[in-house]
This record gives sequence, C-alpha cells and structure tokens, in this order.
Amino acid sequence: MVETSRRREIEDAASSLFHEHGYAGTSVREIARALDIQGASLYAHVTSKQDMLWSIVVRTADRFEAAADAALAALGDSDSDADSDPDSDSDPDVKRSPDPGSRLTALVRAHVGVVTEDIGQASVFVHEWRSLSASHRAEIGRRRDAYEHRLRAVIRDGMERGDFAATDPTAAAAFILTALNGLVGWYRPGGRLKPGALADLYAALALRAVRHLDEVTQ
Amino acid sequence: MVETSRRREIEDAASSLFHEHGYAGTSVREIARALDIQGASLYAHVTSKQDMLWSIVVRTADRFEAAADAALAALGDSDSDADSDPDSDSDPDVKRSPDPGSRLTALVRAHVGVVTEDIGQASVFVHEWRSLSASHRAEIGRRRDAYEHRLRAVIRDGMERGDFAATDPTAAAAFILTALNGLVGWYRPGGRLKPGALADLYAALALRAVRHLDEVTQ
DNA sequence: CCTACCGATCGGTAGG
DNA sequence: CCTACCGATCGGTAGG
Repeated sequence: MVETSRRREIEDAASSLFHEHGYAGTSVREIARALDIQGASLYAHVTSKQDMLWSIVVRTADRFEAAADAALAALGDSDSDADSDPDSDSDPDVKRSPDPGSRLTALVRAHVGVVTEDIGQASVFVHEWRSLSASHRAEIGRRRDAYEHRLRAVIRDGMERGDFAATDPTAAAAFILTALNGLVGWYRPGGRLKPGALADLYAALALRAVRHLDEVTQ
Repeated sequence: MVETSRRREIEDAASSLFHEHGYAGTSVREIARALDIQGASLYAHVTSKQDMLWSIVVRTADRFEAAADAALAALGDSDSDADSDPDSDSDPDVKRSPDPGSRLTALVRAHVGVVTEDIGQASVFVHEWRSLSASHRAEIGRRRDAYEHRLRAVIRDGMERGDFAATDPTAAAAFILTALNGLVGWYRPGGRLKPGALADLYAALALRAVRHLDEVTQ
C-alpha cells in the first residue's frame, strides 16, 4: 500500500521533530516542510496533529512490549507468553522461570535495543505522552504500568530468592527504567558507544544496582 | 523588596505549569490565570515568557551546584571548593579526597534533595532546557557538562583505586544521573516514599551500580 | 495591574 | 497534493 509507506514517512519526520522541539513546540507546517509539501497537504494522510503523535506512541509501545516478550521467551520463561515452550525441559511445577539476574539482563538489553534502534520514536514515547489526549494518555499509562510491573516482579523475585539485595522494588524498578529511558537524552547514533556496547554496559549497571555484593554471578 | 517576592510567585506558578504541560504547551495567559491577573499584567514583572523560563532554570542550576559543593565540602574534599578546609588533617599532597564511595553517596543524596525540595523547578530544569534560546541553552549546557564531569571524576577515581568495578565512566555517570533526574517523572510530595528514604534508596542503588561485587563497604 | 489592541502563527477545512 | 482561506490563540505593546 502506497498510503502506508507515505504515512510512515510522515510519522518519521514528525517523530524526529517532536524529538528535537517537543510536540507542542513543533508546528504542522514544520513537519510538512521536512517532507517538502504544504502544511494543508498533510491532512490528506492524517486526520490531526494528535493523530500523528498517537500513532508514533502506540507503535513504540508495541515495540517495547514485543522486545520484552521476545527477550523473556528466549530465556524459556513460561510467564512471558500464553503458550510455554514445548522444548523446555524444566518442571513447570517447581521452577518455571530462569534466574532473576538473567531475566533482568534480558529486559534491560531489550529496552536499550528498542531505544537505540529509533531514538526519535523512543524519545517521543518517553517525553511526549503528556501531550496525548486524556483518553490516549490513560491507555498508555496502563501499558506503561504493566511494563514497569514486569520489571518490578523480576526484582521482587530476585530479592525473595536472595539473589538481589534488599531494596524497595518500586523504587529500584523506577531507578533502572528511568536510567534506560534517559538514553534518549544522550545516545547519538554513530557515536563512540555502539548499541551493543551500550546494552552490555547498561545491563551490567542495572544488574549490579540490585544484586547482592557477595554474589559472583558475573 | 515587594517586586522580588511577586516575581517569585510568578516563577512558582510558571514552573508548576511548565512541569505539567511543558514550556511550549503553556500560554502566558494560563500563568496569569493561576495568579488571578490578566495576561498582559504579567509584563509588568517579566520581560518575556523566555525570561521566566531562564530565571527558573538558572536558579535551579545554582541549587544543584550549591548542593553538590556543600555535600563534597562536608566530606572534607579540597576539590569541592576554592579554599580548602583548614581543619582538615589530611595531607594535601598524598590523598586530598575522601573515598569515592562516600563522595558518590554524597552527590546522589544532594541531587535527590534538590529534586524533592521543588519538583516543579527540577522538572523544568531537566526537561525544558530545549526551549531555551540558543545562547541560554549553550550556557546551561556548559554548566550541565561541568556537573556531570564531577560525577564522572568520582567514578573514574573509584575505578582507579579499585573500589569500583571496571565500567565506562561516561556511560555510568549518565546512567546514574538520568536515573536521578527521572525522579521528576514519578516522585510526588506526600507519597509513600519520603525524601529521606528516597535519598537512601537511590544512594544505595547508585553505589551498587558502580561498586565491585567483592567490596563490603556497606 | 487594567483595557484595548497588534501582527503573526496556530491547527484545520473547502474545493479542487 | 495544491491554493485559498477560516476562527482561535499566541506573545507582546501602548497607554493609562
């Protein structure tokens, strides 16, 4: 569909401008200029400025959730998907999840991957949700909460197993998640640190932040 | 001076609205309405909307820097101020600074204190610098760099002394600093976690993030 | 701190 | 995707 690819070009231009100047600080005409068309011509493809923001935010939320799902599924975590891996040789009644350290590492690497893959979209998702309409904001709020809850559950699990240091799971999850999201403020594609190296560094920092000092898992 | 306190009221109203809706998303008339005056009446006290933003940002930058200075000075760090503490009994030629772990803890606690003390101002400082005019943005950029450099220096020092794990000091400082700044997105005065408890939790998380696993300093 | 007002720009529509 | 245009709102000024 031609329409779909043009729509994608518009959202790409919009997300990079929203990233630079914010949603409220970007005019519809600036988005149009980046595409070399007239401001009014944009409305042949989108119904409103809010429509563009909403598409970008939803698509990015999808990407974050899919990446987290895939990362946990690759570990053989039966909680991460509706149907568990039939090749798994673990007894589902005894220990259904891999160790919390591995799960935390997987979640952090997945999150960093999504951010570095498209810094503009990730930045809009992280910063511009305040500009969403009330109902859209509420919907994204629920999805964010569920996403953060998953990280919190890993930390709580690690604490209960004694792998992680005693801390406040809510504060620890917020600390780590905001650090990961903070990447949108300083990561630059083509910079000194490549996405893979950043994922390694951030996974190590996040894991150490919650892990017991006397653990020598890595 | 009456004028100064009225000016402060205006900046308080502005920072809380900038915090909620962003600089570009807040109109001068909305700020005026919060003060129960007409939009045009604001210009008896400020010269422009940008002028309000700049005052808030400068004042908050001052607070962050002063808090960090005081925190390090209280440890007896001779680098933290122009004139060193005459009561200090440490030999300035051998080891002029306290251990990196204490310095990191002090900086984190100071930062969290500034954020929790006025979440609106801190939020504007963290999020709205993109809305500053070019020259103002450049000036704040330099001050932010210097502030972050100080944190980086502590981390590098800790690595060289062997107290901290091998990591990338730039990435580690950014990780920690963005986690601290992320507080403006979820800290709420009067919430479950009080400023003191938050400072303790965040200091522990930041310290563990960079510290060697086999260290048992705390 | 007010009323009255300014030019510029905003998001969006009509009609092709 | 264009030209032409809309009402609303923007930051800010004049003059009191």
